[in-house]
Amino acid sequence: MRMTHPLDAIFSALSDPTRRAILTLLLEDDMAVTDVAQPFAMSLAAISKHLAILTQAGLIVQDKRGRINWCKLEPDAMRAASVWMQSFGQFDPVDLDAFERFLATELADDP
Amino acid sequence: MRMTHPLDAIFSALSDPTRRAILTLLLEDDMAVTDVAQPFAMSLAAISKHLAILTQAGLIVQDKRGRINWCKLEPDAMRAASVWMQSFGQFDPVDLDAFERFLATELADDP
DNA sequence: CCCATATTCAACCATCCGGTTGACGATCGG
DNA sequence: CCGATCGTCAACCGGATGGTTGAATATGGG
Repeated sequence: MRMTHPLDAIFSALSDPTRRAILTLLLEDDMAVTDVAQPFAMSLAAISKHLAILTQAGLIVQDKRGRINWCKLEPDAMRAASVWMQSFGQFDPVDLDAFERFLATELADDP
Repeated sequence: MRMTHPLDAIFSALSDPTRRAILTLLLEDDMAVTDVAQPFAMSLAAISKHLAILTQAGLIVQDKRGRINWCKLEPDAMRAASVWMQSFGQFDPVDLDAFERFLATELADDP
């Protein structure tokens, strides 16, 4: 599973309207998977996959307790993305060395 | 080309590290397509496609002047996404009517 | 006018993504 | 113990995505 940069996963997770709706739902309260799925016109398995994607992006955490799997918002990941966007445009003209370093971390992949 | 919600396009565009790097490059200055492509180890056509995606998301504007196509950052789109994230978590427990309306706009698709 | 430069277009390819269905594995309640 | 409930897994499908190459289309310079 090649998802190199955390921001890849976070923005990718946020790009789906169902997943954004799920996050909004979870604002209200922690919920079981079945309850999360209830408002949506799609299968439970589909929602389960969406939740896995949100979990992998760090936007939620899932806490399996007994047979029900509690889904809970985890604001830190979103904060990371927010910081990236906030900081955008607040810097002096780009230092090319810094940009090289940035590229190294942004594009880092196969060893 | 069904990209219903603007946030879909914006977050989707931001989910690719090459495109984020392009945006960072454009922080420095407006640039021609060829110059944008220069630091990246991929074809010019690929970069051209990335720029089209960024344009469609509203994150940049392209101004074709003569034979060179100037690429310029357009901060408003990113601001929209930023606002969505910022506002996340600042509200009172969700009013279900409001959530229904939210779903209607978030999930609006085929008539 | 002609060549080089700048950029997109078109076709193609492999892979990922979002959804489905059906079977499966746990766990709870009676 | 047994059946119902909760949730994931696996296989499959159509369509999007990210890249390639090669040809095509402007436009600019000498």
